[in-house]
Amino acid sequence: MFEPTNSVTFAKALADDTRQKIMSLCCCCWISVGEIVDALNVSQPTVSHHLSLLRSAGLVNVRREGKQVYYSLNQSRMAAGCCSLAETFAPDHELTLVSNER
Amino acid sequence: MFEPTNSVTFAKALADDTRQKIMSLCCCCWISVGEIVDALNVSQPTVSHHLSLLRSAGLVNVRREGKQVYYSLNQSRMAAGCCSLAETFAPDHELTLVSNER
DNA sequence: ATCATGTATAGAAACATGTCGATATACCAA
DNA sequence: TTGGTATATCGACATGTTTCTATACATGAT
Repeated sequence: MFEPTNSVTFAKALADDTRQKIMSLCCCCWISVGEIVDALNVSQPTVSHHLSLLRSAGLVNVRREGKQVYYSLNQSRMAAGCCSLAETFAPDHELTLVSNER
Repeated sequence: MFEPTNSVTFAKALADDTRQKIMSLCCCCWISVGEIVDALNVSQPTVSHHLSLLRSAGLVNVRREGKQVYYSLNQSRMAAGCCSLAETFAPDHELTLVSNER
């Protein structure tokens, strides 16, 4: 359905502090852009920019509800990306992935 | 002994194509700087620069042997970094790490 | 000590990224 | 339709990153 995110793109998406903060905020829930802006000390366009990048990397789910747009982190993609990195760069370690999602 | 690499530093270290190629080359063996240069289409200083960055991130082991300097990827650090990212950003997935190292 | 070889560092240029204010777009309410 | 609010995009600017050439440093051989 979606192409798997390549490992450089994946790493680039994680390679910024503001972005990791945004990812934490939307990791386990749906959160609107405005709520993210309120939680961080950056402008709304900056947040939108980072969300756009995360969208391109396929790392967030998006849902519009009226005027607001809600984002949530795509944990499956995250887990897959981490596993893929580990398989490539730590092949002597075994990483077993168990999904606890409903 | 070493501080754990923080997750932004870790991601930044992986966020470049040349660096990932270098990491692949030294993932499972000791390889000299010259051999890395020969394997890639970049200058020797560029390779040294990337190795320096990987060193700062604690992701490579270094050993000098005569005039040559050998590098190998620190797979434990890699595995730990990947696990840490997964725990933070995919908490609903369970990532079990099994070391197969001798 | 001098020289050749391998690697690291310095400095500069090109390019990419993060941030912002201004503005466009989307949606809802009146 | 008009106005207000939420988000996205645009353009500019500052900062960071990647790469190079030139050069310094380290090692071993002569």
